Amino acid sequence: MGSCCDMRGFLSFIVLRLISRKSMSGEDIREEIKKRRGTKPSPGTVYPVLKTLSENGFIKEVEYAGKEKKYKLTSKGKKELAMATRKFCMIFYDMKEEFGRFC
Amino acid sequence: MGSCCDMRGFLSFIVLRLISRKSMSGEDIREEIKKRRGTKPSPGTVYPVLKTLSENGFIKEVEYAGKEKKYKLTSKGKKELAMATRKFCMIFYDMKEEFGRFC
DNA sequence: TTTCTAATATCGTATATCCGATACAAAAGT
DNA sequence: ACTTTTGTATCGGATATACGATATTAGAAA
Repeated sequence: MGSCCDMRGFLSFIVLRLISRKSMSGEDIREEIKKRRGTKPSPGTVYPVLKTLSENGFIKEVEYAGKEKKYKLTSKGKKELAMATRKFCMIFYDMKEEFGRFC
Repeated sequence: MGSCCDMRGFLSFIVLRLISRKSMSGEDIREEIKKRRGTKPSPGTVYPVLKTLSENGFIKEVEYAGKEKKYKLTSKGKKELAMATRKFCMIFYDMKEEFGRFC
C-alpha cells in the first residue's frame, strides 16, 4: 500500500480508523461509509483493501463463529494508523475550522 | 475528475482549497504541499491536475506578465469546493479531535 | 545574443481506489 | 433437503493520483 496517506491512500486510512475503534467486518465498514458519504462502497472496493491491509499485517481476523469475519488492528496496524493520522493532520491542518461550519 | 471527493480525488481538493485563498502557480502549490507533507510532489503530479481543473472550468489563469501562470477559482470552482468541503467533513467528521492532538 | 535557469508541460508507467458483475460459502428460513 | 439471503471474494475495466524523465518556453543573466 505504498506509504499510506501519500495522497490516494485514504480508503485504507478510513478502514484502519474504523477498525481501531471496534472490530468490524467488511459489511460493517461498507455500512459505516454509507452513513458518512451517502453511498455504500461496492464489495469490489472494500474487500481488496481488507486483503491488502491483512497481508501487510496491519489488521487480523478476530476469532469468530459465523460467516462474518471481523477484523481488528494489530500493534503494527496501530503504529501505522498513528503515523497516518499525523500525516493527515499535517496535510489538512487548516480544515479544523471548516468542521465547525459543516458538521 | 469524477465527482471530486469520492475517495481518491483529494489532490484536486487540496489544490482547489489552496487556490481559493490566494492565486497560486503550479510551483506555489508544489511548495505549499511540500511544507505540509514533507515531500514536494513532482511536476508530473501537479500540472495534469491543474490542466484537468482548468478544463472543467473550476480554475482559470489570472492575467499576468511573467512565466508563472497564477490560477484562481471560478465561481463554478467555488461551488465545487463548497460541495467537496461538505463531503470531506462528513467523511472525516470524527477527525476533529485528532487535530488537537497532532497539530 | 547567447546562456542559464525556472516554470510549465507531456510521456510512460505504476498503484490505489472505484465500480458492476459474478461466484462462492455459510447461516437461516421454508 | 432446498431455497433464499447475506457476507465474502475475485474479475475486468476505469480513473486519479503518483513518479521520474524529458521537452518546451520565457524571463534573467552573462
